[in-house]
Parts: sequence; C-alpha cells; structure tokens
Amino acid sequence: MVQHHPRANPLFLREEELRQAIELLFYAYRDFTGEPDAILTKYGFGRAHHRVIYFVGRNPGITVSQLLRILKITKQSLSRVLSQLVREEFVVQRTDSDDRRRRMLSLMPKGEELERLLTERQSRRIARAYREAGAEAVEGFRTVLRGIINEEDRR
Amino acid sequence: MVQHHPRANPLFLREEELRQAIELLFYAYRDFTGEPDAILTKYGFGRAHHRVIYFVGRNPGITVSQLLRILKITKQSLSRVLSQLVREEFVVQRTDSDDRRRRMLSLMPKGEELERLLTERQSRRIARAYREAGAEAVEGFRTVLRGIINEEDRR
DNA sequence: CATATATGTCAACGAGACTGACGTAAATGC
DNA sequence: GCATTTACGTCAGTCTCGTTGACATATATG
Repeated sequence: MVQHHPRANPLFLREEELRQAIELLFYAYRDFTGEPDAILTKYGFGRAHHRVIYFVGRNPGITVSQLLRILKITKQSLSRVLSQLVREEFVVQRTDSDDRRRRMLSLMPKGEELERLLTERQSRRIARAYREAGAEAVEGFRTVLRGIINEEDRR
Repeated sequence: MVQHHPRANPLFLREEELRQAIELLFYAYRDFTGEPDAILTKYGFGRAHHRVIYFVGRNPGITVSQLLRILKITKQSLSRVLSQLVREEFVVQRTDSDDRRRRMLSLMPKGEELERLLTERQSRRIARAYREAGAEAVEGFRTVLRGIINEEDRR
C-alpha cells in the first residue's frame, strides 16, 4: 500500500517543498525583471545596462574590476554595455588619483534619473510584498535568500 | 541639520532595506542558476533548455501553449529549444486524443536523468538554506516571494 | 461552413554572454 | 632601475536566446 498521508512520506513532501521554492524563485525573478526590461527597451538598453547602472549608482566610484566581480561576467561583455553607457552620458569614468590605472565609475544626471526610475519600480514591488507579508516574514525572506547565495559572496 | 540616527530618517532606512532586497534577489538568482548553467554547457544546452526540461518534468503532458504561458517567451524562442530537445530524445511529443491539435510533452529517460541532475543541485542549495534558516524563516521566504509575483500568476 | 485555436516554421534581427589574444599604462617588488 | 603584475580596453569570432511578422496546416467549434 502506498501511503497517502503527507506525514507518512517525508521525502516526497520535502521534494515537493523544494520544487515549490525553485518555481517561486523562477516566477519572482521573471516578474521582478519584467517591468524594468520594458522600460529599458525604450532607451535601447537591456538588462545588462540595468545591472551596470544599478551597481554603479549604488557604489559611486566603483572600479571596473569590482563591477566584474559583482556581475560575474567577462570583461568583454561588460565593456560593450559600459562603453555605450559612457558614450551616451549615463556613466562617467574618472581616473583614480591614488592608482591611476583604475577607472572610477559613477552616474551622470541622465544615469541617475534612469536608475531612479528603474529602482523605484522594483522597490515598489518589493515594498508591497514586504507590507503584505509583515516584518517577521521579511526577516525570513532575507535569511533564506542569503543562504542561497554562495558563501564567499555573503559578506 | 541632517539627521544621522537611523530612526530619525525612516525614508532612508526604507530605501536601504529595499535596495538590499533587490541585491539579495540578484545575487541569489545569479548563484542559483550558475550551477545548472555549468552542467548544461556539457550537454550543449543553455538555460532555456533547463526551463523546458524542468517544467515538462514537473507537468508531464503539458502542452506547448501552457508552457509558453509559464515561460513568457515567444513561440519561436520555445520552438528552437523544444525541437532540439525532441530531436535529441530528451522530450517526447504525443498528440492529445481529446484535442488532436495539442501536443502533450513529457520527458524521455535521458530527459528525466538530466532533470534529476539539475534539480538535485538546485534542491540541495535550497535545502541547505532552508535548514540553516529554520521553518519560520522558510514560511516568510515563501510569503514574500509569492508577493513579488504578478497577482495573476500566484494561483 | 466560417471562424477560432494550437502548433510549427521561415526569415531576419539584436542583445548579451563567451573565448583567446594582444596592447598600454601604471604600480609594485626585488 | 628593471621585471613582473595589475587594471583596463579592444579586436575577432562564436553561441544562445530572446524578438517580430508572416504564413501554413490541422483540428475544433459555433
């Protein structure tokens, strides 16, 4: 006889639970990025530009190699989007006076404006979810997400 | 005078909190997909193949249009990866006897094996995070993620 | 029988990831 | 002072995976 009561089959339950997590992550990320993607299209940009704008906005003066470590993409991939953002005056590069090999990146007014627009949308989505879920759920959300990230990047 | 005590500036706190969420989601998804991506490369597949294999494995008999609604990509994009998966015998298409226009998709043994391999890795990552975070945190995680998903897709 | 639905396919395009190699400027170590 | 390392940029070529728009076919439905 196959056991149908959930408690009788913990392995099945566990797998079901983990699959639900996989799917929740997929759907959440899909919708979380969907809105910004639509906005970016109007600017002729893609998700890669968004990531650069976001992390440069968040860390003014960040260098190219630091950005590469965050995004985990190749220099070549970054270079394409970054040089476009510099050319179109969303981002500036300034030489670091301490180490003149480094280019410190920051947003220009156009970049700040776009960053605000995109972050606002995503923040609104998160804020709504946080509000509806409550403070305790938020803490759990953060704890589990941190646990999913590779240990070396949790800082 | 600018207020520096956190409680004196709830708007700043709020923005910081929301930005942390944005970043957690980015890092978690990056690492969550990184492992499978590396495995898929050995098969000559990409993330798109993974998604198809996952959702077909999870919903045996799913039709093409149902899959399109989940993935939110175009028919053309799906067609490319799907026909490759069928050609290489990871997926089978069977005509639905009730409505012979529909193709019911399911995994073949090779597809099941790959699906297991990929899902195992992702499950292990989630399971570890769940274990370390505890049951209460897991509930919060699920609640907030559901809140991030577009309402029409929460079912 | 007309219309709608489910699927597949063709052509063309663009974004964004990759590798590998090479070049330059600047910092650093001995 | 010179060799090595580091930071950055760029060239060439490749691949995946997303897009649009048009068209074809089979089947179901009113």
